[in-house]
Amino acid sequence: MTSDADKPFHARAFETLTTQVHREIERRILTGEIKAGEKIGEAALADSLGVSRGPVREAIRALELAGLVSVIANRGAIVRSIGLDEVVCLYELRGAIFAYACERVARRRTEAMLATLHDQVVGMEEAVARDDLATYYRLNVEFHASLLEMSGNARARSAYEGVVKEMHLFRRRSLSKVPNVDASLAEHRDILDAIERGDADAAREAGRIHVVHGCRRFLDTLDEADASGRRPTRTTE
Amino acid sequence: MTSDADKPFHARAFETLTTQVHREIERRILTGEIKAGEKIGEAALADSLGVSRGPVREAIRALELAGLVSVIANRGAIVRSIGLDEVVCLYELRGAIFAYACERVARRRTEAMLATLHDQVVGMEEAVARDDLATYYRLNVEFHASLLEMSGNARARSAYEGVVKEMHLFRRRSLSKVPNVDASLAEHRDILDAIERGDADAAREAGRIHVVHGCRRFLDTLDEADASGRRPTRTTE
DNA sequence: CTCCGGCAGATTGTTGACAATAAACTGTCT
DNA sequence: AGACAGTTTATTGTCAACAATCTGCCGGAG
Repeated sequence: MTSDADKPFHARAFETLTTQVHREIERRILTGEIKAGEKIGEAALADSLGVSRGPVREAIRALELAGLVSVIANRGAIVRSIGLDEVVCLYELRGAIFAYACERVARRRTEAMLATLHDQVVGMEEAVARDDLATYYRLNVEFHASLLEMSGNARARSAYEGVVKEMHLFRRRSLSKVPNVDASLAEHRDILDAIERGDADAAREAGRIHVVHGCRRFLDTLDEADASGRRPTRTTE
Repeated sequence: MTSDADKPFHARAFETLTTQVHREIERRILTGEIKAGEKIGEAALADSLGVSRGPVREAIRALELAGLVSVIANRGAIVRSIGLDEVVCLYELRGAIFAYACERVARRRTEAMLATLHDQVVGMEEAVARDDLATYYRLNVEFHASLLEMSGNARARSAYEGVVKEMHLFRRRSLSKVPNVDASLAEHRDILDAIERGDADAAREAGRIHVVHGCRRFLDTLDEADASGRRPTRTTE
């Protein structure tokens, strides 16, 4: 593991080894460096990171609670693999939380918030107009994160982030390949409009609709890929 | 800690020490045996449970992720104490998840589900009619748990349970002292009706309203207590 | 009298070794 | 040959010791 000396010093000593190991394993899982279903040996990982098994154990337990790995007592841990039905469940749960966040922002909005959200929405529209998908994706993530942040409900925010991370376990066919970007842009506008009006009910509904449609678009890309030959490997758990 | 021999044997060896310790500490926290803000020393707890510090550490880390304790690196863990604003946040998040669960049950309902829910609702009404509050509370918890279970979204269920547990950290004035039980009963009816009709939108809205009103009722009891002299100790975090 | 630096005690973070459990292998018997 | 029992090996669960960090106290300087 990286020594303390080669990190920015404001990060030193505030982080425990467990935290660093946790982040590192999480990174490897989310980037696909460790593939779904793969076994995670404590000793091997500890060696590979240059630490002892203690911190690795704690990190693995934490990742289990986050839903990223599943561990069976006395038999070790494997990277969790989730099926299509589970992704849909996660999508829906995420939608429920997101809709609530939109509602809260509509109630708590300040000028600064509206300015930030406005910039993000406009930025996405412009990015799409010039076919700059990378920027669009970045702003899209930022937009959702901003809303959760602005909701002022820290627990909702962390729950949301946990669900999003868990969704990344589904990584045949990228989650970031979204079709029908125009519809998505319009929905962002709807959310922003409702929030600007301070219409909490409309904001909640717009947020809900956005994720419901997002899920549908996501499923459509799967069907397309299905039809075009490379069918996703069904995980029959 | 209790030895393996004095547990029902189907539980033996499927549980690790960490799991048992986790449950025990959680119990002590939720029952108020360890009060909010109290320090949790690893060594002391390990001694008290007859295990070494390893399992205790892992359990504490898990409880931190559940939001029941907060730990600062190198300084130990304390039972988290949450303020009124945080309880409201938790209530709202719980409401968002619950509303979604109601929606899903409305879509997936079977005869068996409807029968169970119907029995629970009727049971609550009868219990209230004969002033049997204990039964009412039990059925009330069961009713909500059933809905989450029937939603078929395991992640939503565990998220819901986590939020509910966290709410128990707020334990000045019991959470189970609910006024205006009649309104609550009527809302349960609304939820059940919508689910029976298969009206997903109505079910979601009924579920949302139920928790929103529940939160309001909860706040009312606090105001009452406030007015009647014993004001809750404001946690100024 | 207050503030600062440093020492002592206690608590946490980390490690390596030991015990217990599950998987893999081998040899035997039918 | 196939199946089963006993053994071997690898991996996890637990423990106790070691190192690092923090808290509280004490004394001295300003």
